[in-house]
Amino acid sequence: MNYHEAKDKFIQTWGTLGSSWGISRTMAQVHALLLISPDALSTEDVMEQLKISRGNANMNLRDLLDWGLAYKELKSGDRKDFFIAEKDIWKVAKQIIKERRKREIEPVLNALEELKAVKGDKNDKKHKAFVEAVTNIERVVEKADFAFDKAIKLDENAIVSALFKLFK
Amino acid sequence: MNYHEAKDKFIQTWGTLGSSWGISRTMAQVHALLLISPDALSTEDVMEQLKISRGNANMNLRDLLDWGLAYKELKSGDRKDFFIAEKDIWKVAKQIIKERRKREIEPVLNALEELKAVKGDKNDKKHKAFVEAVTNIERVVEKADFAFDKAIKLDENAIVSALFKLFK
DNA sequence: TCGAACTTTCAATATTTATTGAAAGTTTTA
DNA sequence: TAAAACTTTCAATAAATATTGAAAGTTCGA
Repeated sequence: MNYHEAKDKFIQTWGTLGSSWGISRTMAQVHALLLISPDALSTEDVMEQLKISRGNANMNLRDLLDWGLAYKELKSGDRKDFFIAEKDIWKVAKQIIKERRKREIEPVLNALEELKAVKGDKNDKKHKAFVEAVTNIERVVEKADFAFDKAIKLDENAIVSALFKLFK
Repeated sequence: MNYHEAKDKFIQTWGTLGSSWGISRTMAQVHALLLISPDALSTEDVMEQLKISRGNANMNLRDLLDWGLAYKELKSGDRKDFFIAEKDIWKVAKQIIKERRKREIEPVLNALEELKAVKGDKNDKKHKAFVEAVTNIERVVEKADFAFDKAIKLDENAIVSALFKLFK
Protein backbone atom coordinates (compact mmCIF):
# COMPACT_ATOMS: atom_id res chain seq x y z
CA MET A 1 0.00 0.00 0.00
CA ASN A 2 1.46 3.35 -0.99
CA TYR A 3 1.12 6.66 0.81
CA HIS A 4 -1.95 7.86 -1.07
CA GLU A 5 -3.87 4.65 -0.66
CA ALA A 6 -2.95 4.53 3.01
CA LYS A 7 -3.96 8.14 3.49
CA ASP A 8 -7.36 7.59 1.87
CA LYS A 9 -7.96 4.45 3.85
CA PHE A 10 -7.00 6.19 7.07
CA ILE A 11 -9.38 9.09 6.41
CA GLN A 12 -12.11 6.61 5.60
CA THR A 13 -11.44 4.51 8.72
CA TRP A 14 -11.29 7.47 11.06
CA GLY A 15 -14.50 8.83 9.52
CA THR A 16 -16.32 5.57 10.12
CA LEU A 17 -15.04 5.28 13.69
CA GLY A 18 -15.97 8.89 14.38
CA SER A 19 -19.48 8.59 13.08
CA SER A 20 -20.13 5.56 15.22
CA TRP A 21 -18.84 7.34 18.33
CA GLY A 22 -20.86 10.49 17.99
CA ILE A 23 -18.97 12.89 15.79
CA SER A 24 -20.09 13.39 12.24
CA ARG A 25 -18.39 11.47 9.48
CA THR A 26 -17.09 14.49 7.60
CA MET A 27 -15.92 16.18 10.78
CA ALA A 28 -13.94 13.05 11.63
CA GLN A 29 -12.51 12.94 8.11
CA VAL A 30 -11.37 16.54 8.31
CA HIS A 31 -9.81 15.74 11.65
CA ALA A 32 -8.08 12.70 10.13
CA LEU A 33 -6.67 14.81 7.33
CA LEU A 34 -5.32 17.37 9.78
CA LEU A 35 -3.92 14.64 12.00
CA ILE A 36 -1.62 13.23 9.35
CA SER A 37 -0.65 16.57 7.85
CA PRO A 38 2.75 17.74 9.01
CA ASP A 39 1.73 21.35 8.33
CA ALA A 40 -1.38 23.41 9.04
CA LEU A 41 -4.00 23.34 6.28
CA SER A 42 -6.26 26.07 4.95
CA THR A 43 -9.98 25.72 4.24
CA GLU A 44 -9.08 25.40 0.56
CA ASP A 45 -6.62 22.59 1.21
CA VAL A 46 -9.33 20.70 3.05
CA MET A 47 -11.89 21.36 0.30
CA GLU A 48 -9.49 20.12 -2.33
CA GLN A 49 -8.15 17.07 -0.54
CA LEU A 50 -11.52 15.80 0.68
CA LYS A 51 -13.45 17.04 -2.36
CA ILE A 52 -16.06 18.84 -0.30
CA SER A 53 -17.65 22.25 -0.74
CA ARG A 54 -16.50 25.45 0.88
CA GLY A 55 -19.55 25.62 3.17
CA ASN A 56 -19.09 22.07 4.30
CA ALA A 57 -15.37 22.48 4.95
CA ASN A 58 -15.98 25.68 6.87
CA MET A 59 -18.75 24.21 8.97
CA ASN A 60 -16.79 21.11 9.92
CA LEU A 61 -13.63 23.05 10.69
CA ARG A 62 -15.63 25.32 12.95
CA ASP A 63 -17.22 22.33 14.67
CA LEU A 64 -13.75 20.87 15.24
CA LEU A 65 -12.73 24.14 16.90
CA ASP A 66 -15.91 24.03 19.04
CA TRP A 67 -15.15 20.51 20.16
CA GLY A 68 -11.56 21.47 20.95
CA LEU A 69 -10.20 18.97 18.42
CA ALA A 70 -8.43 21.49 16.20
CA TYR A 71 -6.86 24.91 16.48
CA LYS A 72 -6.47 27.92 14.23
CA GLU A 73 -2.98 28.85 13.26
CA LEU A 74 -2.23 32.17 11.66
CA LYS A 75 0.65 32.38 9.26
CA SER A 76 2.36 35.72 9.07
CA GLY A 77 2.12 37.24 5.63
CA ASP A 78 -1.05 35.34 4.81
CA ARG A 79 -4.60 36.32 5.50
CA LYS A 80 -6.07 32.83 5.42
CA ASP A 81 -6.83 30.84 8.52
CA PHE A 82 -4.83 27.64 8.83
CA PHE A 83 -5.85 24.68 10.96
CA ILE A 84 -4.00 22.02 12.89
CA ALA A 85 -5.44 19.02 14.68
CA GLU A 86 -5.08 18.24 18.33
CA LYS A 87 -2.63 15.37 17.90
CA ASP A 88 -2.65 13.99 21.41
CA ILE A 89 -5.26 11.29 20.84
CA TRP A 90 -5.90 10.77 24.50
CA LYS A 91 -6.76 14.45 24.73
CA VAL A 92 -9.01 14.03 21.70
CA ALA A 93 -10.83 11.17 23.40
CA LYS A 94 -11.19 13.18 26.60
CA GLN A 95 -12.54 16.19 24.72
CA ILE A 96 -15.13 14.05 22.97
CA ILE A 97 -16.26 12.49 26.24
CA LYS A 98 -16.42 15.92 27.86
CA GLU A 99 -18.54 17.41 25.09
CA ARG A 100 -20.87 14.48 24.86
CA ARG A 101 -21.29 14.33 28.63
CA LYS A 102 -22.37 17.94 28.57
CA ARG A 103 -24.61 17.63 25.53
CA GLU A 104 -26.20 14.26 26.21
CA ILE A 105 -25.86 12.88 29.72
CA GLU A 106 -26.78 16.02 31.62
CA PRO A 107 -30.13 16.53 29.84
CA VAL A 108 -31.00 12.87 30.39
CA LEU A 109 -30.27 13.08 34.12
CA ASN A 110 -32.52 16.12 34.36
CA ALA A 111 -35.31 14.36 32.49
CA LEU A 112 -35.02 11.25 34.67
CA GLU A 113 -35.16 13.27 37.87
CA GLU A 114 -38.37 14.87 36.66
CA LEU A 115 -39.89 11.53 35.70
CA LYS A 116 -39.50 10.04 39.16
CA ALA A 117 -42.08 12.56 40.38
CA VAL A 118 -44.86 10.97 38.32
CA LYS A 119 -48.24 11.28 40.01
CA GLY A 120 -50.43 8.24 40.46
CA ASP A 121 -51.43 5.26 42.49
CA LYS A 122 -48.28 4.05 44.21
CA ASN A 123 -49.68 0.55 44.54
CA ASP A 124 -50.46 0.17 40.86
CA LYS A 125 -48.26 -2.46 39.24
CA LYS A 126 -47.48 -0.25 36.27
CA HIS A 127 -46.67 2.72 38.43
CA LYS A 128 -44.32 0.69 40.58
CA ALA A 129 -42.56 -0.84 37.57
CA PHE A 130 -42.14 2.62 36.06
CA VAL A 131 -40.62 4.27 39.11
CA GLU A 132 -38.37 1.29 39.67
CA ALA A 133 -37.09 1.33 36.08
CA VAL A 134 -36.44 5.06 36.16
CA THR A 135 -34.68 4.87 39.50
CA ASN A 136 -32.42 2.02 38.39
CA ILE A 137 -31.52 3.76 35.18
CA GLU A 138 -30.77 6.98 36.96
CA ARG A 139 -28.40 5.15 39.30
CA VAL A 140 -26.43 3.65 36.42
CA VAL A 141 -26.40 6.83 34.35
CA GLU A 142 -25.10 8.73 37.36
CA LYS A 143 -22.32 6.22 37.83
CA ALA A 144 -21.39 6.36 34.17
CA ASP A 145 -21.40 10.11 34.39
CA PHE A 146 -19.13 9.95 37.41
CA ALA A 147 -16.78 7.52 35.65
CA PHE A 148 -16.54 9.73 32.59
CA ASP A 149 -16.00 12.79 34.75
CA LYS A 150 -13.07 11.08 36.46
CA ALA A 151 -11.76 9.69 33.18
CA ILE A 152 -11.37 13.12 31.65
CA LYS A 153 -9.33 14.25 34.63
CA LEU A 154 -6.89 11.36 34.58
CA ASP A 155 -4.26 10.39 32.09
CA GLU A 156 -4.60 7.33 29.94
CA ASN A 157 -2.21 5.17 31.92
CA ALA A 158 -3.84 5.86 35.28
CA ILE A 159 -7.16 4.46 34.12
CA VAL A 160 -5.67 1.42 32.51
CA SER A 161 -3.53 0.64 35.52
CA ALA A 162 -6.43 1.18 37.94
CA LEU A 163 -8.48 -1.33 36.00
CA PHE A 164 -5.54 -3.65 35.71
CA LYS A 165 -5.00 -3.73 39.46
CA LEU A 166 -8.50 -5.08 39.92
CA PHE A 167 -7.38 -8.22 38.13
CA LYS A 168 -3.99 -8.87 39.61
CA MET B 1 -47.12 14.77 35.28
CA ASN B 2 -49.39 11.73 35.11
CA TYR B 3 -48.45 8.19 34.24
CA HIS B 4 -49.11 8.46 30.52
CA GLU B 5 -47.20 11.68 30.08
CA ALA B 6 -44.32 10.29 32.10
CA LYS B 7 -44.32 7.06 30.10
CA ASP B 8 -44.21 8.93 26.78
CA LYS B 9 -41.49 11.21 27.98
CA PHE B 10 -39.47 8.29 29.26
CA ILE B 11 -39.75 6.44 25.94
CA GLN B 12 -38.75 9.60 24.13
CA THR B 13 -35.79 10.27 26.45
CA TRP B 14 -34.50 6.71 26.29
CA GLY B 15 -34.86 6.75 22.51
CA THR B 16 -32.79 9.92 22.24
CA LEU B 17 -30.11 8.64 24.60
CA GLY B 18 -29.98 5.33 22.76
CA SER B 19 -29.62 6.88 19.35
CA SER B 20 -26.75 9.03 20.51
CA TRP B 21 -24.96 6.02 22.01
CA GLY B 22 -25.15 3.76 19.02
CA ILE B 23 -28.43 1.90 19.17
CA SER B 24 -31.23 2.93 16.87
CA ARG B 25 -33.90 5.28 18.15
CA THR B 26 -36.80 2.89 17.67
CA MET B 27 -34.88 -0.02 19.13
CA ALA B 28 -34.21 2.07 22.23
CA GLN B 29 -37.88 3.07 22.39
CA VAL B 30 -39.01 -0.53 22.21
CA HIS B 31 -36.51 -1.33 24.93
CA ALA B 32 -37.84 1.55 27.03
CA LEU B 33 -41.39 0.30 26.64
CA LEU B 34 -40.39 -3.20 27.71
CA LEU B 35 -38.36 -1.81 30.62
CA ILE B 36 -41.30 -0.15 32.28
CA SER B 37 -43.82 -2.88 31.49
CA PRO B 38 -44.47 -5.14 34.46
CA ASP B 39 -45.49 -7.94 32.08
CA ALA B 40 -44.09 -9.35 28.85
CA LEU B 41 -45.43 -7.71 25.69
CA SER B 42 -46.32 -9.21 22.32
CA THR B 43 -45.33 -7.77 18.95
CA GLU B 44 -48.87 -6.42 18.66
CA ASP B 45 -48.66 -4.66 22.03
CA VAL B 46 -45.46 -2.95 20.89
CA MET B 47 -47.00 -1.97 17.54
CA GLU B 48 -50.00 -0.51 19.25
CA GLN B 49 -48.27 1.33 22.06
CA LEU B 50 -45.51 2.85 19.93
CA LYS B 51 -47.69 3.21 16.83
CA ILE B 52 -45.22 1.48 14.57
CA SER B 53 -45.76 -1.09 11.84
CA ARG B 54 -45.55 -4.83 12.23
CA GLY B 55 -42.34 -5.05 10.22
CA ASN B 56 -40.69 -2.35 12.22
CA ALA B 57 -41.74 -3.83 15.55
CA ASN B 58 -40.55 -7.25 14.49
CA MET B 59 -37.20 -6.00 13.24
CA ASN B 60 -36.45 -4.00 16.35
CA LEU B 61 -37.51 -6.77 18.69
CA ARG B 62 -35.24 -9.13 16.86
CA ASP B 63 -32.37 -6.66 17.06
CA LEU B 64 -32.94 -6.34 20.81
CA LEU B 65 -32.68 -10.13 21.09
CA ASP B 66 -29.47 -10.05 19.00
CA TRP B 67 -27.95 -7.42 21.25
CA GLY B 68 -28.96 -9.40 24.35
CA LEU B 69 -31.14 -6.56 25.61
CA ALA B 70 -34.43 -8.47 25.58
CA TYR B 71 -35.63 -12.03 25.87
CA LYS B 72 -38.48 -14.06 24.45
CA GLU B 73 -40.99 -15.35 26.89
CA LEU B 74 -43.47 -18.01 25.86
CA LYS B 75 -46.84 -18.05 27.54
CA SER B 76 -48.48 -21.44 27.80
CA GLY B 77 -51.75 -21.58 25.93
CA ASP B 78 -50.69 -18.80 23.55
CA ARG B 79 -48.79 -19.11 20.33
CA LYS B 80 -47.54 -15.55 20.24
CA ASP B 81 -44.03 -14.61 21.28
CA PHE B 82 -43.85 -12.30 24.26
CA PHE B 83 -40.85 -10.14 25.08
CA ILE B 84 -39.28 -8.83 28.26
CA ALA B 85 -36.39 -6.39 28.59
CA GLU B 86 -33.15 -7.04 30.35
CA LYS B 87 -33.89 -4.87 33.38
CA ASP B 88 -30.45 -4.83 34.96
CA ILE B 89 -29.25 -1.58 33.42
CA TRP B 90 -25.64 -2.25 34.22
CA LYS B 91 -25.96 -5.48 32.25
CA VAL B 92 -27.60 -3.50 29.44
CA ALA B 93 -24.68 -1.07 29.35
CA LYS B 94 -22.19 -3.94 29.37
CA GLN B 95 -23.99 -5.70 26.52
CA ILE B 96 -23.96 -2.55 24.44
CA ILE B 97 -20.24 -2.00 25.02
CA LYS B 98 -19.56 -5.64 24.22
CA GLU B 99 -21.47 -5.54 20.92
CA ARG B 100 -20.00 -2.25 19.83
CA ARG B 101 -16.49 -3.34 20.73
CA LYS B 102 -16.93 -6.35 18.51
CA ARG B 103 -18.61 -4.48 15.66
CA GLU B 104 -16.56 -1.29 15.67
CA ILE B 105 -13.29 -1.35 17.58
CA GLU B 106 -11.97 -4.64 16.26
CA PRO B 107 -12.24 -3.70 12.56
CA VAL B 108 -10.57 -0.35 13.27
CA LEU B 109 -7.63 -2.01 15.02
CA ASN B 110 -7.18 -4.33 12.06
CA ALA B 111 -7.27 -1.42 9.63
CA LEU B 112 -4.76 0.58 11.68
CA GLU B 113 -2.37 -2.34 11.88
CA GLU B 114 -2.46 -2.63 8.10
CA LEU B 115 -1.90 1.10 7.63
CA LYS B 116 1.33 1.15 9.60
CA ALA B 117 2.89 -0.93 6.84
CA VAL B 118 2.60 1.90 4.30
CA LYS B 119 5.40 1.79 1.76
CA GLY B 120 7.41 4.88 1.02
CA ASP B 121 10.30 7.15 1.84
CA LYS B 122 10.80 6.92 5.59
CA ASN B 123 12.46 10.31 5.69
CA ASP B 124 9.63 12.11 3.95
CA LYS B 125 7.88 14.55 6.28
CA LYS B 126 4.45 13.37 5.25
CA HIS B 127 5.33 9.74 5.62
CA LYS B 128 6.72 10.27 9.09
CA ALA B 129 3.70 12.30 10.21
CA PHE B 130 1.40 9.58 8.88
CA VAL B 131 3.08 6.68 10.62
CA GLU B 132 3.33 8.66 13.83
CA ALA B 133 -0.37 9.56 13.79
CA VAL B 134 -1.44 5.99 13.08
CA THR B 135 0.83 4.59 15.77
CA ASN B 136 -0.42 7.03 18.40
CA ILE B 137 -4.03 6.36 17.55
CA GLU B 138 -3.51 2.64 17.66
CA ARG B 139 -1.99 2.93 21.13
CA VAL B 140 -5.01 4.83 22.47
CA VAL B 141 -7.58 2.67 20.72
CA GLU B 142 -5.91 -0.43 22.17
CA LYS B 143 -6.06 1.04 25.64
CA ALA B 144 -9.70 1.99 25.24
CA ASP B 145 -10.39 -1.50 23.97
CA PHE B 146 -8.62 -2.94 27.00
CA ALA B 147 -10.58 -0.67 29.35
CA PHE B 148 -13.90 -1.67 27.80
CA ASP B 149 -12.93 -5.31 27.89
CA LYS B 150 -12.24 -5.05 31.61
CA ALA B 151 -15.35 -2.95 32.19
CA ILE B 152 -17.66 -5.62 30.84
CA LYS B 153 -16.14 -8.17 33.19
CA LEU B 154 -16.51 -6.09 36.34
CA ASP B 155 -19.58 -4.96 38.19
CA GLU B 156 -20.62 -1.35 38.30
CA ASN B 157 -19.36 -0.64 41.80
CA ALA B 158 -15.89 -2.08 41.20
CA ILE B 159 -15.20 0.35 38.38
CA VAL B 160 -16.52 3.35 40.22
CA SER B 161 -14.58 2.51 43.36
CA ALA B 162 -11.40 1.83 41.41
CA LEU B 163 -11.65 5.28 39.86
CA PHE B 164 -12.59 6.79 43.17
CA LYS B 165 -9.48 5.41 44.87
CA LEU B 166 -7.31 7.29 42.44
CA PHE B 167 -8.60 10.52 43.95
CA LYS B 168 -8.60 9.79 47.64
C1' DT C 1 -51.47 -32.76 5.30
C1' DC C 2 -54.16 -28.66 5.76
C1' DG C 3 -55.14 -24.27 7.14
C1' DA C 4 -55.07 -20.92 10.84
C1' DA C 5 -52.03 -18.18 13.60
C1' DC C 6 -48.23 -16.07 13.83
C1' DT C 7 -43.38 -14.21 12.12
C1' DT C 8 -40.25 -12.46 8.75
C1' DT C 9 -38.83 -10.21 4.57
C1' DC C 10 -38.18 -6.57 1.37
C1' DA C 11 -39.24 -3.16 -2.25
C1' DA C 12 -41.44 1.16 -2.04
C1' DT C 13 -41.73 5.28 0.56
C1' DA C 14 -40.99 8.63 4.10
C1' DT C 15 -38.00 10.84 7.25
C1' DT C 16 -33.84 12.55 8.78
C1' DT C 17 -29.38 14.24 8.15
C1' DA C 18 -25.55 16.09 5.39
C1' DT C 19 -23.92 18.85 1.52
C1' DT C 20 -23.74 22.35 -1.86
C1' DG C 21 -22.81 26.87 -3.60
C1' DA C 22 -24.23 31.36 -4.29
C1' DA C 23 -25.04 35.37 -1.60
C1' DA C 24 -24.18 38.01 2.48
C1' DG C 25 -20.94 39.27 5.89
C1' DT C 26 -16.39 40.47 7.72
C1' DT C 27 -11.68 41.85 7.90
C1' DT C 28 -7.58 43.77 6.01
C1' DT C 29 -4.64 46.79 3.49
C1' DA C 30 -3.64 50.28 0.25
C1' DT D 1 -13.01 54.26 2.93
C1' DA D 2 -13.11 51.21 -1.00
C1' DA D 3 -12.46 47.11 -2.76
C1' DA D 4 -10.07 42.77 -2.52
C1' DA D 5 -9.53 38.61 0.12
C1' DC D 6 -11.36 35.76 2.84
C1' DT D 7 -15.25 33.48 6.00
C1' DT D 8 -19.91 32.34 7.15
C1' DT D 9 -24.73 31.47 6.38
C1' DC D 10 -28.69 29.17 4.71
C1' DA D 11 -32.28 27.62 1.47
C1' DA D 12 -32.27 24.16 -1.93
C1' DT D 13 -30.84 19.59 -2.86
C1' DA D 14 -28.78 15.16 -2.34
C1' DA D 15 -27.64 11.16 0.28
C1' DA D 16 -28.32 8.09 3.95
C1' DT D 17 -31.33 5.86 7.09
C1' DA D 18 -35.66 4.21 8.98
C1' DT D 19 -40.42 2.73 8.26
C1' DT D 20 -44.31 0.69 6.14
C1' DG D 21 -47.32 -3.00 4.88
C1' DA D 22 -48.43 -6.49 1.83
C1' DA D 23 -46.72 -10.84 0.54
C1' DA D 24 -44.03 -14.85 1.56
C1' DG D 25 -42.57 -17.97 5.01
C1' DT D 26 -43.01 -20.80 9.14
C1' DT D 27 -45.02 -23.46 12.85
C1' DC D 28 -48.42 -25.97 15.12
C1' DG D 29 -52.66 -28.44 16.19
C1' DA D 30 -56.36 -31.20 14.42
